[in-house]
Amino acid sequence: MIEQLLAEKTREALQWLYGASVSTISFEKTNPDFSGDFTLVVFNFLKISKKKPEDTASEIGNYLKTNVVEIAEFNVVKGFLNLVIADSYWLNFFASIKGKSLIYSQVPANAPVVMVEYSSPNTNKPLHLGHVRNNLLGFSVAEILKSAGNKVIKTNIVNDRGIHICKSMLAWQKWGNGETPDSTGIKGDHLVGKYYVLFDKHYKSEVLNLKLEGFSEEDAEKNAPLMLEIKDMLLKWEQGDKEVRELWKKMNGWVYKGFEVSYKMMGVDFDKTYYESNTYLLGKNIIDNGLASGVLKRREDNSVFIDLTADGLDEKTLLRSDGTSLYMTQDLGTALQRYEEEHFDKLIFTVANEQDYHFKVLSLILNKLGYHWAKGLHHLSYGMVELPEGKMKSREGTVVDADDLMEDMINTAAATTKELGKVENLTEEEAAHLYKTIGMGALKYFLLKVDPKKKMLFNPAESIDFNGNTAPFIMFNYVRVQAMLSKATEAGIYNESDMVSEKINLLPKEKELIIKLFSFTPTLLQAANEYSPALIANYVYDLAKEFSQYYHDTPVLKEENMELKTFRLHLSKTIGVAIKTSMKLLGIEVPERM
RNA sequence: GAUCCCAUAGCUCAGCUGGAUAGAGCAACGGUUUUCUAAACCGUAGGCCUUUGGUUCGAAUCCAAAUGGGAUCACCA
Repeated sequence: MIEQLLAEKTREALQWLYGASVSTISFEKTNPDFSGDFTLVVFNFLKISKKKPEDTASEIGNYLKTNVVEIAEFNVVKGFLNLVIADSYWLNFFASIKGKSLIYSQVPANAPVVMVEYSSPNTNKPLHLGHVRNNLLGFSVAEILKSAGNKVIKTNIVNDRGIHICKSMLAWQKWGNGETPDSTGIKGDHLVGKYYVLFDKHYKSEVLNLKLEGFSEEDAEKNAPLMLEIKDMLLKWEQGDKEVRELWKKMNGWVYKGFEVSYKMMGVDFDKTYYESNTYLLGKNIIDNGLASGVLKRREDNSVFIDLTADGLDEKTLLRSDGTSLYMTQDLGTALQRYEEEHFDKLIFTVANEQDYHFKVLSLILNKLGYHWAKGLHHLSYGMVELPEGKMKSREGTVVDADDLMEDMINTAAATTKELGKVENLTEEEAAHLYKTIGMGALKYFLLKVDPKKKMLFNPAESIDFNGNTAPFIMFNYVRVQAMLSKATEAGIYNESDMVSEKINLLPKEKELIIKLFSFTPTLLQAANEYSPALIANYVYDLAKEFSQYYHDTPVLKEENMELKTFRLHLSKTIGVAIKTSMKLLGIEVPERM
C-alpha cells in the first residue's frame, strides 16, 4: 500500500542523502489543519542529517517528489513534511474497491481456529444489561475475527447447576403452588428468577432472626434452615435423586425457552453449547498429572493446591480435602476438553473484569502444567455496566432487565419513527421490523462504542439517544444512500458496472471519504487484534458523519456533469457498503429505508 | 494489608503504537428546509487532559509516586 511505498522510499532517501540506514519509518495522517495526506515527522532524523528540521524535511521531500509518482506536491512546516498524494492515486484505489466486498466472505482454508466463548448465563435468573454487554461484545468480536480471516467457533457454557440454581428450585417447591410459565403467562427465565429473589428474601430474614437470637453473622448464614435445605438439595442433585433432577430439568427447560427468546432478540447465536452439568467433573485427570509432575502439591488434609507465590499470586486450591473439584478445576478441564476437540489457536473468554484474577491464574496454571496451547488463551475482560446507584445485583432486584430494556428501545424507536412521519407506505410487518432494527441497533451501538475494558454507566432515567453519535444516525446515512441509488437506478443513470473516470478533480471531502474507505481494512485488522468492536463503531460513525456533511454540501443526482455524477453515485454506494459491513461487524442490521 | 483496572468539556465518550492549536455527541444558546430523507447541516459557548516529579527536541499519550473511584485476593461460582 501507499504507506509502505512511502516508508520504503524514505529509507532510500535517507540512505542517498545522509548515508544512513533507518529501519522503522512511519507516516501518519496529516493533521486536518495543514494541507497534505501523509506526514513524516523528521525530528528523529536530525542526528543523521545534521541539518535544521526545515532543511531536512525539504531535502527528503524533494527526493520523494522526484522518485514517487504518486506524490503530487509537498510542504514543510517546522519539522513536519506533509505529502500530498495525487488524486489519480486515490481514484485508482477507489476504482479497485468499488463494488467489492471489504471483508473475507469466505474463511481461508488454513485460517487460525479461534474459539470465542461468551454469554455463559446462569439458569436461575433472566438476563440483565450486564449480560447484554457480554453477549453483544462476544458476538461482535466473533464477527470481527471471522471477517479478518479466522475460523471462529462461538461457544456458550451454561452454568446450569450448583447451589444458586437450587435456590430457585427450592423456593419454587416451597412457595410456587405449581406455577408455570403457561399458567402465569410469565416468561420462563423471569418466573425462575422470581423464585431466586424470593429465596434470598426468606433466607435473609432467617439469618436476621438467628442473629437476634445471638448467633454470629457467619454461624447464622451457615445454619439458617433454608441453607441446610439447599445443601441437602444440592447433594441429592449430585447423587442423581430422581425428584430433584426432574424439578431441575423442568425449571431449566423454562429458562432455556426464555433465553432463546432473548438471544433471538439480541441476534446472537452459538456454534456449540456446553453445559456445566456435563463438564463440572472434568479436570481431575489434569490434577493427577500435575501431582505426578510435581507442579501441584497435596496438603496434609488431602486437598491439592498450586503455589503461585513466586509469581506474586497466592496458593490456589484445586481440589477440596474431600476430593471434590472447584471452579478453577472445572475451567482447567473444560479448556483441555476444548483443545482436544478443536485444536484451537486461540481461546477467548468473554468474561467481566471482576474475574481478571481467575483468568490470570488459569493461564498461569496451564502454562506451568506444560500445555503449549495455554498461550492461546485470552481473557476478553470487559468493564461492568453500572447504574447511578452502583453495581447491579440480581438477588436484590436492582437490575436493568434485558427483555424490558429491549422492549423499551423498540417502543421508543416506534414512537420516534411515527412522530417523524416515516411510516407511510410500510406494511405493519415492515414497520415492526423497522422499529426492532432501529431500537436494537441503538442499544447495541450504545454498548459497543465504548472501549470494552472500561466500565460504563447506564442511567435508566436518561434513555438511550437516537441523535448524534448513535446507530440511528449511522443508519440514516445508509438509508439516504439507498434512496439516491434507487432514484438513480430508476432514472437509468446508475449501473453497478459503470467506470469511474480517473480525471476527476476531487473535492477535499471526497478525498477524505476515499481515505476513510482506505482505512477500513487497517481498522478491521486492528479491531481483530485488540478484540475491540469500539474501534469499528468509531470508524463507522466518523465515516457516516463525514458522509452526512458531504451529502449536505454536494449535489449528486442534481450534478450536471455526468462524469461527476457517476463518480459521486459510486462513492456514495461504496460508503453505503462500508457502513453496512461495519455495522454487521457490530451485529447491527441496517434498514433500507427509515 | 496485597494485587489489578480506571481518571480528558456540566454529562457520555474518542484520542493509546510520544508530534503541529486536545476532538465528537448530549445538554445550553443562535442559524439553515419551494433544492437527492432535517433522526440532518452550520455556528456560539464550554478544558490546569486529577496532582507532582521524571524521560524527551517534543508528553493527554511513556515511567514513578500521590489522590480519588472500582474490582479481586474462598476448600463459592
